[in-house]
Amino acid sequence: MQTEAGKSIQIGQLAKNLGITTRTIRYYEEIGLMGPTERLGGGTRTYNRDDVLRLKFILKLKELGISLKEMQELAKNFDINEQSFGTITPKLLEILDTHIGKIDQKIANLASLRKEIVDYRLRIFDILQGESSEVS
Amino acid sequence: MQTEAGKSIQIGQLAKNLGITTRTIRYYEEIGLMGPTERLGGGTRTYNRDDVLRLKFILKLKELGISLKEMQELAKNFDINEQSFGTITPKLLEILDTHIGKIDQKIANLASLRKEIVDYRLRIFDILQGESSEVS
DNA sequence: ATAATAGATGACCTTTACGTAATATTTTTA
DNA sequence: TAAAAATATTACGTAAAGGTCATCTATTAT
Repeated sequence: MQTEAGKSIQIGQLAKNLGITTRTIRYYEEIGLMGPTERLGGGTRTYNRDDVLRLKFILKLKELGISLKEMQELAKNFDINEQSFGTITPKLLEILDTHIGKIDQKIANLASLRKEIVDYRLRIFDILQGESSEVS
Repeated sequence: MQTEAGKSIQIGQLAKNLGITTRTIRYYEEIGLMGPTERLGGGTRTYNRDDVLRLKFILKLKELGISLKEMQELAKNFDINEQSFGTITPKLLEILDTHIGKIDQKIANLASLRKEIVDYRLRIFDILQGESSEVS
């Protein structure tokens, strides 16, 4: 435990905080999404505020359905051009836009399919009603 | 080749028509989504109009992001209660609704994230502008 | 000091939705 | 009818995103 202000945090605590497993965090480092963090003397990983933010960002993107591979693309564009926020942002926007497009498309399809099915069910319902009452 | 009207079709042609592979069709049969179709003398599968419609339906659901497992759930509810359209339809609607809900959520998140990022980029842009012109 | 945790590493396992041979028949075309 | 193309079956391979040991070392609690 650190004596000073809780600047850095260990992997177990971090995982617990974010509701994921340590394996996941190490995996993200393994595939280069997290970049090597600092270690304690014995080799124990420590995560500072920036590391935590980065991980949170990854989780946020993941939640939105962006694959780890796509994030690596982002990271690539980010790493090659270190300080170019002007470069990573458009790339991110591009990926996001692509996703939004796909999702909008899906929504439209879903809405349409749902309508079809509701109509279908109504027709069947009507037919069954007609059969049992035999009015017309 | 059949002498009568092109009632049934073989797997290769069907795959070509739908832009998928024969493997995919056989796989759907393998996991029970397609149910065994009729065969020619030698064992060659043939697909009639209903089979084709069923496959198209599967592809449509898949396109909407519904997993094959979820479709199996649907099929289960369908098979247990053979003629109960009244049973399968609500189940399908339920699955669709769940999907729509998730997708709506994602859209909202994406929209929000995109806004954040656009704003972020604007701020950076402004700062860079401010630095170079040094007006105020 | 010593047991009990927590963390590190390495390696094999899992699921989904097929891809890709390999081999044997069948069907179609020449 | 012989050669070519399509099918069937079996079975192993693949990518994604971690899960699950097993073994070791480091840290923490008693």
